[in-house]
Amino acid sequence: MKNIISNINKAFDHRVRLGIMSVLMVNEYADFTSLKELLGVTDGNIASHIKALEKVGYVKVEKSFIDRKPNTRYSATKSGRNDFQKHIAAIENLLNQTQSKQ
Amino acid sequence: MKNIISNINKAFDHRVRLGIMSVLMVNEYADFTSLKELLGVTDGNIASHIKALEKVGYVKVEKSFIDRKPNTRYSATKSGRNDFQKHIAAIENLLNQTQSKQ
DNA sequence: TATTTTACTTTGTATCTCAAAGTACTTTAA
DNA sequence: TTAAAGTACTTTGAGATACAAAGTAAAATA
Repeated sequence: MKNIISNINKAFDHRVRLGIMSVLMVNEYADFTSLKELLGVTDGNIASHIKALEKVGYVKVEKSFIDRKPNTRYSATKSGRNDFQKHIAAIENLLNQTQSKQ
Repeated sequence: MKNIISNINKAFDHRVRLGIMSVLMVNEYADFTSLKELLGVTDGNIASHIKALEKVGYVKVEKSFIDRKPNTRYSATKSGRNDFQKHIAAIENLLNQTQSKQ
């Protein structure tokens, strides 16, 4: 390991994206509005964070119609789940190091 | 609590600043070069992150001369330590929620 | 005395974040 | 049946942030 933060994943390095992933680890699927409300951010804001996670292949978007109404649901991909676990471990390492030496 | 990420502190919401604080929790003091090397970032980059933490009162800068050479050392303030602990707790809450429900 | 190194600071661009406005419907009300 | 309001996003653009390169000044080294 080059340095103490090298295992921290840039893609998850924002509280909104951390929140999105946390929700998608717990729930198989989540829709736009649920994510927005759970995290307390605006439409445009959550959309851009979802898009960022989609771009790196961590979140999958499925669009369909329910009762002729458009429905979009989001889920975490396999690699999203994997890399998020690693990210958590990296943060915990960093913090454990911190706390144990106090 | 309004939403699941409301206790996550924006000031610490970047891996470099997370790293700086972790180092300063463990070590009473750290100098510019140590921080830079531990975190593997460029001069300008670490300088701006330190400045951001200084601006919100979480990091204190002390400049002095040792053997007529300028020496700058950084330390975490009381509120920096306090708020960092809270931030850690907030992240852990978010992640525990995640992990326990899987 | 010249050159290199150390320890930062300044600067400018590139990237990111965010909310407001826009779009494309569906639902409700008149 | 047409207008107004609501829902579920997407687009846009400005402001904030991150970053590396270049700059500076003093000290060490040759």
